[in-house]
Amino acid sequence: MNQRPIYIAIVEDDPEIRQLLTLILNGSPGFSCSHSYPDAESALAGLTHEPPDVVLMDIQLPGMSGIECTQQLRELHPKLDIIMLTVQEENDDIFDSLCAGATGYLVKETPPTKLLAAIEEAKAGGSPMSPRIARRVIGSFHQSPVKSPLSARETEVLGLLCEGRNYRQIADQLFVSTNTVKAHIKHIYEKLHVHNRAEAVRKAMQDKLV
Amino acid sequence: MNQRPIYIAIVEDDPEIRQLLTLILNGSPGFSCSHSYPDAESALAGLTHEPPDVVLMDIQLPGMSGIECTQQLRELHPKLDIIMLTVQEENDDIFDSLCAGATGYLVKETPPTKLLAAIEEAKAGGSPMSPRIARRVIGSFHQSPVKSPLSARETEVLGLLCEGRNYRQIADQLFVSTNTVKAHIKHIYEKLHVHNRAEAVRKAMQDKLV
DNA sequence: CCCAAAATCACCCAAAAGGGTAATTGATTT
DNA sequence: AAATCAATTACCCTTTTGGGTGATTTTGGG
Repeated sequence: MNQRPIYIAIVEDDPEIRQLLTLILNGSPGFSCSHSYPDAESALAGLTHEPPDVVLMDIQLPGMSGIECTQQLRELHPKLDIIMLTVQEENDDIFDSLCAGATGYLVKETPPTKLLAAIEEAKAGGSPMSPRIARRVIGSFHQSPVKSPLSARETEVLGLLCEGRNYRQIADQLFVSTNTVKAHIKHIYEKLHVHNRAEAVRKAMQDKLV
Repeated sequence: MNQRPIYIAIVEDDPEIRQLLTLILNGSPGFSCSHSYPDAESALAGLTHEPPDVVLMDIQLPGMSGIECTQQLRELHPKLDIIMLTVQEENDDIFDSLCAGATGYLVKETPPTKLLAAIEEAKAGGSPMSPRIARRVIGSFHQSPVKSPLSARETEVLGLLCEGRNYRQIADQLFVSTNTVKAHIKHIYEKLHVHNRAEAVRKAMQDKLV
């Protein structure tokens, strides 16, 4: 009945923490620390073949950062689950990590019980995050309370603008004259404080106006 | 020592589920179901004043959807925590809910213990999500495995393009001639399969090429 | 060492965009 | 009733863009 344990690799430069984590993992039934590395370079070298189930990755490492390491590991093993385990709560670190392919993000104060639960959750197809981290991630979706200054028609035109249509094409699609489209776009530029299509599209995408 | 309970409102059209949730909440120390509503309209009317601590919101409601209701509730009470509690696992529902201001997202199979833990987590500044939901949210950050087809220089030019610069301005910034910039942009268009700046900017933003 | 790709520059030309001004109509708000 | 805003159309003029063709130099990899 004994299922095989979850194999875990650790990438962490602090030898004390590394050893502590190893002890916790190997002391818990169902978990096994298969490898541990003090830096990104040796981790990449050691994990090129035989990836573990889950990697615990520190962000601040000597040399290559944990984020860069995550990116490269994911390119080698797209299905590998990597959990960032770090003191950093900086917004950029969080989102850069997620973009690099991290599956979860835990702060280092996480108690051992929760850490083990998180590893199991990741293995089972979840994405463990410390509560405050999760809130920030969710918060990044919340659209800014600034309501769009554009009218419905202008928003429609902006949408077509984002698709690369020219005056003629937009006019045909909306059954109006090109002059009307020009007028709309002029107003859009004024309201968004931009002066050309590229800027308008960028603003539309950033502020989710479309 | 008895702290005041967490007050919770329920918006759920199924009377059985509504009653079940009410029983669970009121039967658990530290929790109290202050209000429950069968639809979005009555919830909005009832919660205009005296918002609870947390709202459990179903998505599929008769009339106004739970997502729309979430949006409006958040406009009334920006700090209110709303947890979506639904059978829907559709991508659009998840992301639309988060954009509308939801704090968490749980599937209805969530066992009572976890539900209570989630409410506490939300109250404490976290963002509870069912594991599979969390994975999808995180997954939305993962950049597509398609590597950028652009050279370093082209990426640089694309960045300036996204800022609305014209040939002359880009040329000055990069200390090259406008003809060179034109050549770069031409190559960018070919590689991205676009034909104008608007499309290029959109693709750059969508594929995070900048 | 050679090749391919990247980076650099030039010229031509038609189409598109951007900016200014102005006018009419209908809806909404005050 | 007056004022405001959205939507619609028109015209003029300059600048910018996009596409085509062609050339030189540098650079990285096999």
